[in-house]
Amino acid sequence: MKIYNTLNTSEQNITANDIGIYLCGVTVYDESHIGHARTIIIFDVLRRYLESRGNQVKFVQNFTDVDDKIINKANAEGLHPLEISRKYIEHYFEDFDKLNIKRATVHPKATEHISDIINLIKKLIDSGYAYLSLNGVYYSVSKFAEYGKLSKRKTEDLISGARIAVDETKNDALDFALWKFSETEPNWPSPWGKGRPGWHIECSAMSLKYLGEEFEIHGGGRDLIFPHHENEIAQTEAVTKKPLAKLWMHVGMVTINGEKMSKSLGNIKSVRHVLENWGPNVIRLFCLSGHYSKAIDYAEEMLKENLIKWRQAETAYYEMIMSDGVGPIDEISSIVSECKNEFESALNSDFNTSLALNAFFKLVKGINRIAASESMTQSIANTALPEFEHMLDILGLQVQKITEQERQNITDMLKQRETLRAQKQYQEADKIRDMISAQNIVLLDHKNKTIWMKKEKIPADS
RNA sequence: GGUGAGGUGGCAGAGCGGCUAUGCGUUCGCCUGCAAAGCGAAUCUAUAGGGGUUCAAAUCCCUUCCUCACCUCCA
Repeated sequence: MKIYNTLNTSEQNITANDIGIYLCGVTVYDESHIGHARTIIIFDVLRRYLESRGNQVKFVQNFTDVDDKIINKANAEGLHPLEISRKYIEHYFEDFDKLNIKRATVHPKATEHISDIINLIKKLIDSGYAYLSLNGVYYSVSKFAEYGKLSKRKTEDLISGARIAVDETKNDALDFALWKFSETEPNWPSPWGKGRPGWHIECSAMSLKYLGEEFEIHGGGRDLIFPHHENEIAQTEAVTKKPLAKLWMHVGMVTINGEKMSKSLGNIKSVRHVLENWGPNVIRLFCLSGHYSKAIDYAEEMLKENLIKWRQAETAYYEMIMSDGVGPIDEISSIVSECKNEFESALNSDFNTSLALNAFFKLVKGINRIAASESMTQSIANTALPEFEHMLDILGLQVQKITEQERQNITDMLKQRETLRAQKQYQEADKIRDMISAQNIVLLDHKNKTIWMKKEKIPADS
């Protein structure tokens, strides 16, 4: 499997069996939005895919739970900063569990790793990469010769293009804070004085702790390349003298009307809000619909398109599980193997989920075409269903499960309806159909049987 | 100003030297007692503009224009 590495600007093979992945998570001061969701969904599918190939994946995703924005919000709401972060971590899990994101192996928080952070800063000071100043401890960018290697920036360009006022307490305009002195909470004692960690250092400390000095994949949104990931490299590699991660993978932005979706622009669509209207499967499909490295534009129209596709996938599923009889499987066998190959080779070539989705829906179409021609059998279903479910699982999509009680209940009603239809008592038969559909069950009449489908309730679909 | 990524049919989105995906949409059918769902066919020959290289270019080179992202917190 090959993935584009931001560091070498070329595709790189993933050969290891044990794969450590560090994904930069969210700063918990507000609701997560679709932009966060896209990055997290991409990495969720990547992880699922690697696991399905038999790789041992250790997935680490942090929460930044100490930060100026959290403190500002806390002040504005009259709460303790840690109450703010705790609240939004809870919301995070509520939302992303609904989105069917697998929990990371570890979800470390900055505030729970203060001693690891302090130890790392100590090492940086001891080795001359960091210095004590009036407002805190700073990293000396000029000491790290390779600074800029990830974002392809030259330090001269950075200085000339700097948009912020130079802080006179720093030795150099590019130096960044490892530890910020603060007398107010949240703060922790340190050898240099009370304060809190800078933003970047937590990821260095926590990736070192959980994944070691060198691991396979480090990722996040494109907007993290500079300065966040550049600074992580500077911090970690100054100490370890080894490449932090073998591969850097960055996910494109979600835009809305062509502009980046971000809290500071105030144009966000929260995961919570979009989930309420469209449900998890449509969101996942939407976020996977383009190549991960490119921007995607949020539009209701696109969600609608993915909703239609999702309905087709659901139909295919029910056609299979409601099938019976035996028959030849040659046609479906070749469709299945073709789609399986396309699906895998799409993901293997720089994780092209757009093409993988094409392969998945080709399978869906194949199944529905057979069903529409009244030739679906259990033999066919047995051939196609395992691969269908395998893809569904990698994509993290979930069809509604039928309970035994529902099965019994619907089967009984269907029998009555069949009797009435046979007697051409259509009005009575339709009443039963209405009762069934009130339970969110859709009927599909075939020539010799009726199948029923428990489709996902999606408010936007009405 | 610097750096990076892009500009493909009505929309989305692959392809990244030859065989001109795919999906959605639209139109017309089929199926049905009627629906719903689904299926089929048709439709659209697109590759920002201008040069070039080549027998052959969305695909390579040059150039112009445009968009977005990053250079401040950001997934």
